[in-house]
Amino acid sequence: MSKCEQCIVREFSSLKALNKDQLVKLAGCKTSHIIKKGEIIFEEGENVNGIFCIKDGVCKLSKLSPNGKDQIIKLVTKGELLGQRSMISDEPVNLSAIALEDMEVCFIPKAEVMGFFDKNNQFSMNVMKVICGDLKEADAHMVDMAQKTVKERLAETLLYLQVTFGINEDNSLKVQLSREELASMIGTATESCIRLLSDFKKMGLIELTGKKITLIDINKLKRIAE
Amino acid sequence: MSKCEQCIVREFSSLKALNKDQLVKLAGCKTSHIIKKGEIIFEEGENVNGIFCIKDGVCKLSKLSPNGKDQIIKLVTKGELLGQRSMISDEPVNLSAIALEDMEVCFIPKAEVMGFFDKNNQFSMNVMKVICGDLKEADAHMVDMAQKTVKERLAETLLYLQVTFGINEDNSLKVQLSREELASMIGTATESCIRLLSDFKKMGLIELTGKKITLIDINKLKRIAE
DNA sequence: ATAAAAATATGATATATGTCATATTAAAAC
DNA sequence: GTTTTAATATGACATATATCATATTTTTAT
Repeated sequence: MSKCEQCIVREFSSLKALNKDQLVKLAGCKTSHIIKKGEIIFEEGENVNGIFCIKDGVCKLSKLSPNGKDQIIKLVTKGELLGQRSMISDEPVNLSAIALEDMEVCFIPKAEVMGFFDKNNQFSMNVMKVICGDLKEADAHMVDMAQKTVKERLAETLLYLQVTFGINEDNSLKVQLSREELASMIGTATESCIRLLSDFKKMGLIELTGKKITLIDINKLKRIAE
Repeated sequence: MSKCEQCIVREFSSLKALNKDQLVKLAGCKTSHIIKKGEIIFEEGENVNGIFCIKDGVCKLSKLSPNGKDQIIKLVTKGELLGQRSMISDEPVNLSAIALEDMEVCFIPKAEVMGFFDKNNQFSMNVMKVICGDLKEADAHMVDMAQKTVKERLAETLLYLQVTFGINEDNSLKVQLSREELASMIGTATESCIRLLSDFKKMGLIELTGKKITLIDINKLKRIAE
């Protein structure tokens, strides 16, 4: 059982507000988990009864549309907490979380977290700010979905992936998404996504090497994304 | 200066957690305002420095897209609070609020509300739950935008308007939206919206009398909306 | 290593939706 | 009441995107 006190990613989450005593207590009740790429952390409709603190790796949060297609709402990575919304609302989770790469996560039971809400105002405030940030992001994302073309959204998403998750030594995007997943992020058909990627390649904006995507002409991509 | 203690709509908002003393203090620092249909309560990018409590009327929350079109994110009505997100994030508001009908609102300065956060955990929790609800709604809305057709979204929106804001004695929708506003809610061109309304009318799903819209075949509308 | 399966790519085509033009109706101004 | 303006409606057309079919490449299983 590793100590939360020494956990670096804690500093990047709302948990940074906890004091020493609270961290020791936290370490005593949390459970650590290794999650393999492709594995499900939780699924839409499930009762999670706690939150996950992501120590390493990236996962996708997705929601099933009535038409049977999955829509990726958000990617979440180390330092972020998972399942806060449903815990606070006291409802089943509204999204599924699936690992995009091998992950390390800790699970903190609901009772523990709710205790922090009562005793630590700064922690409450931190959580609130994160959720408010998510809400602002969701609003902006919604406008994009409603008003932008698929091409604009693809350019925007590629830039987002680079800025948020960085690049490998060969300059390719660090997060590896299948074409289907990328399509599901921008809200389009897989074929349309593939076709536009090919177009971008022909225009010299990106390079495609197998699954790897490398952004070449960032400025032009920005102009397309608006 | 009316007393918050006796205000009925308070009971429907997060403010219901306040005790007598807090309500008296609140009444002393809030300001009441009459806002005429079409008037702006606040605009995207503005610093609001407080929250609005809606006593009566409905307003739209909208966001300007880079392409110059307005997207309506949400309609808000009596009993709800406005501007919580930006106050908590300590940022300018990310949405504009414009009255759809004559409104009565009270403005509560930031300092006052932040004090409640500190001293009243139930109030904090209420606010958090509201924002979590908004976030869940926003996620669902986003999936709709990405995956549903305009026709499905129109049917869904008409049903939403009826369920949420009710009908007049003649069964027509109570909230009066222009075709442009309706289009801006479902994220489409005004002409497309008008065309689909005409289609719905021809199919006997709705009735159009001037600006008034009356839902006729609810079940079929539900089936279209999925 | 070879076969089977899955992912990626591309073509052909259908369809939904946006855009521009113009008519009609309703609302506002005078 | 008449004129002016704005909102609603409809037509014609362009275009983005989805869908279905099929080829090619990559990954997985045997």
